[in-house]
Amino acid sequence: MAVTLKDVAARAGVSRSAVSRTFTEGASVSSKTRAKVQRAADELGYHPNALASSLTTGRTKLIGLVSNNFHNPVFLEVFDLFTRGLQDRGLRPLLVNLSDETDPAASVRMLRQYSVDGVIVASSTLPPSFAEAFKQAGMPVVHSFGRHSRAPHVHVVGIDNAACGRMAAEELIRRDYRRVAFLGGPESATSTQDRARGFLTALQTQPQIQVGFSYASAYSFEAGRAEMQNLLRAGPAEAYFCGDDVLSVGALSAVQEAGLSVPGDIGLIGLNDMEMAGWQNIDLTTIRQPLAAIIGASIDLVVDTVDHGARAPEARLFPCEVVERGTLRPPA
Amino acid sequence: MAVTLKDVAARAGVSRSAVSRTFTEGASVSSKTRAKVQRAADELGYHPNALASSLTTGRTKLIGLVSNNFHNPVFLEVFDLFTRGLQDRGLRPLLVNLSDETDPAASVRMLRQYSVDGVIVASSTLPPSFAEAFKQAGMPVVHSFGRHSRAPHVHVVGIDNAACGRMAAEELIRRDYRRVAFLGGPESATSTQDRARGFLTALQTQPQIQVGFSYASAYSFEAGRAEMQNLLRAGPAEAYFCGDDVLSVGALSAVQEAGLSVPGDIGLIGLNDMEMAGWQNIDLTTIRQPLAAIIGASIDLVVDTVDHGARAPEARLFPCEVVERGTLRPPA
DNA sequence: GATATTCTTGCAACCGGTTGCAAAAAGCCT
DNA sequence: AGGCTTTTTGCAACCGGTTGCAAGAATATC
Repeated sequence: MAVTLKDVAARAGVSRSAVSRTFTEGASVSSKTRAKVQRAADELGYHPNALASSLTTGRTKLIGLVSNNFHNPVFLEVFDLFTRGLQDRGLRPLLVNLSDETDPAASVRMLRQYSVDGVIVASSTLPPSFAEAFKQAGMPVVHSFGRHSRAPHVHVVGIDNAACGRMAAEELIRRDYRRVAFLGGPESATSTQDRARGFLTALQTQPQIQVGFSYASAYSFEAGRAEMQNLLRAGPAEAYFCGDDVLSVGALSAVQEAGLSVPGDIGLIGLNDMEMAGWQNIDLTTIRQPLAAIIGASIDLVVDTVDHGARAPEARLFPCEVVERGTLRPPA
Repeated sequence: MAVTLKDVAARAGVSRSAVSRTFTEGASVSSKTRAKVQRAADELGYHPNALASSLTTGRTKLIGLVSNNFHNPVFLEVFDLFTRGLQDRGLRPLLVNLSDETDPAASVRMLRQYSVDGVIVASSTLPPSFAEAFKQAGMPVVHSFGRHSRAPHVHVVGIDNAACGRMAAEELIRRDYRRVAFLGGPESATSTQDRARGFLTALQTQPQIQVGFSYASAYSFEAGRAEMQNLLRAGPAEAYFCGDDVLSVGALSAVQEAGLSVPGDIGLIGLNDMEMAGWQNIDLTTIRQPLAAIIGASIDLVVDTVDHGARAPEARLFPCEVVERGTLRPPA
């Protein structure tokens, strides 16, 4: 069926090693035999079998890309950037959807069976134990969008969620809001916890501002909308820092539906800057995560770990910036 | 490093074949040795290497998932469904991002190197030549969301785009719109061509209705918005069938920004029913593609082709349905 | 209990490559 | 031309499994 090394060797009249060597970077072959082999290979349409060579080289160039965020639009951009970034380095993403998985064991087993060179866990909601499970199994691993901690157990790349919370708080302070609140994602998500913490502590220094917080049941439009409806019933704050852009849009929808205006009656600031936050009929003021930088660094880190072995786990955090659009009133 | 067959064999005191057989469905092993092997394997934490076995079995259980639609939110749902569907059958998606690729050769080569068992091309905008290139290279292939034709060269699963165009036309006729138009995606996309054709021919029977059409430069928010802005300047129709939901939302945004109301001044009907079409602040009337069915059938078809060899290319089309929301006026 | 039949098992070859090693070839120098 | 060094080459073993085959063990049959 497929044409193999042996076929090419026979046709070129050389040994199998010679063929192997012409397709191996930096191997010792004379230009004469290389040419002979090339010709034979071209005539037969030969391409080396990456999986077979992985057996002896120990490298598959396969990277497990693990996520459970298949409903947050920002993750489409994330997958786009990851796949391109990996492809650009000659690596292949093996996609693993962990949406309804609570136990990492199955995916660890699966990625081991396929001897991936490394694993990237791309999720802000998976607990750290998932990434750690891969590391435990001896695979180079990076947790992208994961929780930053002083002594991480695995490489983490992402943003400083607490700093983002502070940033949001400052933005609201600057605009002289007097009653503000945090509308978070699920309370169990570490990203939500950190954002809340940053937000609340930054506001502790402002006794004139009244601060509240509550949590939506998920990082989703529906959850944001439902939570905002509750808040509207109970008497809302003047401005909200929403834990995420989709959540913000849900909240926005609830506010508008209640006949209130944004930012006239209620201000909103989100986090992520997903593509549609910039759509003019959404026009969400938000905090931008530098996706490309995060993803680039994640790939760098996993590649480096693959090439040079494990080293002390490292947290690489990237600064965020406020993208001012139309859901917060201007500073006085 | 990793524990291999040999290690387990040694520990269990049996031959390598015995170990291999205990992990092969339907192989001949006595329950006694199976138990011995299981124990040894558990103690050592052994799991068979899928890639090594693929060498002799000729099956990698890897499926190439090829797409270039990384900016259309509906594709996040598509990837979710594909990855889960494949995982449920013990298959692994190897994701290939063809966003800036114009030549299939590179991806063909790459997927051959990884000896994928089959390929799913998931795209409404890639030309048929891509899917055909994979077939040419001898791989089982299915083009999902591809163009339906009477004599397809590869398996195609999707919707009948012309029928959708007719469906949209009927919906507008039923609501007694007198000046309607098609606002398509890029004219080169076959899906757009077919939708336009169905729409226009269905309206040919209605001489009292004035029909127009135009094309946005891409299936994107910005393109839809820009095109609608042009149309508004030139004097818009009463209702538009937009070639796609993102396009619709772009158009919606332009209409609202011009101070006009939807559906009061201008009606819109989209196609796809992406998740956010249902968001209350978008509330788009649209035609739903049965994603889960399409994706399920695509996987079935590629698996069947892998298992039973190629057969005559087949087109499987699924019926769409109108999802009535708030961007078309009610029938009289 | 002897023979025929079916199950298990290990051997050895193979899947498609890579690589250490030693022999052969080529290149360099005097 | 001869001797020495450097390159190039093929052999053979190996990566981690699978599988056809024949021998051995277990079970069935009479």
